[in-house]
Amino acid sequence: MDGDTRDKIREVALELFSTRGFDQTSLREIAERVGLTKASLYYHYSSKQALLSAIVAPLVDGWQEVLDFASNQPHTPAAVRDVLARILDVMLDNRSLVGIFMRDPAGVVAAAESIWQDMIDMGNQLATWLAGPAPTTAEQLRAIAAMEVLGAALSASAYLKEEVSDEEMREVLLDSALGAMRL
Amino acid sequence: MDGDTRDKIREVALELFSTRGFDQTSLREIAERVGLTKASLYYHYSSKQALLSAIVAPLVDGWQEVLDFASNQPHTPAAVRDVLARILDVMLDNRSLVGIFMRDPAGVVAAAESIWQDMIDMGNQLATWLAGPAPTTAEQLRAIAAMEVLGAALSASAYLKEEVSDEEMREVLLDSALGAMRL
DNA sequence: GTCTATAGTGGGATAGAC
DNA sequence: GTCTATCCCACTATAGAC
Repeated sequence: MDGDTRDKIREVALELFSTRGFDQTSLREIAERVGLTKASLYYHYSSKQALLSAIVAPLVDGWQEVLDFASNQPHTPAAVRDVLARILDVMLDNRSLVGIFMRDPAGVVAAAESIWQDMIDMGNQLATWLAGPAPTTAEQLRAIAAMEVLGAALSASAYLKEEVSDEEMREVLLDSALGAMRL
Repeated sequence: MDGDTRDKIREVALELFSTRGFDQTSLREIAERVGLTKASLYYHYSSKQALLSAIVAPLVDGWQEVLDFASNQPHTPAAVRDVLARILDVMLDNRSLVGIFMRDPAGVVAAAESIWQDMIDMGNQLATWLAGPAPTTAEQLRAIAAMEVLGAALSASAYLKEEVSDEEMREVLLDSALGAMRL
C-alpha cells in the first residue's frame, strides 16, 4: 500500500506551505524534498489546490466541531470560557496548519477561494456566538479581539526566545482572551 | 512637476496590494488602473520592490516614533495605556498599509526580507517594552496578546456588517488590549 | 508509480523609438 | 515620460515512455 508516498507529500507540503507560504512554495521544491519529480506528484494529487485541500481538512473539521458544540450552549460566562478553550485547543493541535493561513492568506484566496471562505465563515460564526445574543458593537469588537488573542498562540513561538509549554500557553492565553472580553 | 504620476501609482498600488495581496498584484494590473503601460511604471519605480518600499515607509516611521517615545517612559500602568493608544493610532492611520502585511506576509518576505525584518524587530521591541522589565513568560505572552488585539482594528472592518467609528474602535480596542494584559 | 520532455502561461524587467 | 516589442525566467500542468 502506498498511502506512504501520499502521506509523505502531504507532510512535506504542510511544512513548506506554513513556513515559506503557499504561493512561494513550488511543486518542484516539494518533490525534491520527498525525493520525486514534479510530474510524479500529479499522480498522487491532481493539482496544487487539491493538495492544499487535503492538508487543510483537519482544521476545518476541528473548527466545525467547536461550532456545533457552541451552538447548543447557552451564552453563559462558563460556556464562553469553555468555547474559547476549545478554539485554542484546535489551534494548538493544528499550529503549522493555521500558519498557512497566517503566512499567505492572499495565496490561499487566489488558489481556492472556497476554502478561504469556509474559514472566514466559521470565524464569523464563532465570533458571533462569543459576542452573545443581540450584541452591541463593542461586544462584537471584543469577541473578535478575543479570537485574535488566541491567534497569538502561533505568532508567539516566533516572537519568544524560550520555548513555552503548551500548558502554560493554554492557561495564559485563555485568561488573556477572557480579559479582552472583560470577563 | 510630475510627482502626480508617481503619487497616483503609489496610491493605486497601495490599494491593490492591501486587497489582493502583494504577490497577487501584477505590475500590469497597476499600470492598467493608472492608465499607463507596464514599461512606464519602471520610469517611476525601478522595481516592484522599490514600489513596495516607498509605500511602506510611513508605517515604519510611525512605529519608530512610538518606540522612541516608549523607550523614554517608565513602565507604569498609565504609560502602558499611553503607548498602546499610540500604537493603535498608528495602525488606524495606516489601515490599508497594515493590510499589506496581513494579507500577504510571505510575499513581502520573499520580495524584501529587510522590510519584513524591520517590522518584526519593531513589533518585538514594542512587545518587550510592554511586557515590562524582567518579564515572566506569562507577561510576555500577554504583551503579545495585547498587540494582537490592536491588530483586530483591521480585521474588524472585514468581519463587521455596520461601520464602526474610529472613536469607538479606539476606545473599545484600547480597553480590550488592557484587559488582555489584565490591567 | 515514476520518469523525461515539453507545452502553455504569466510574471518582472529591459531596449530603443518617439 | 510614455510607448511597442521583446527577453528571460519560473511555475503549473500534461503527454507518453518505462
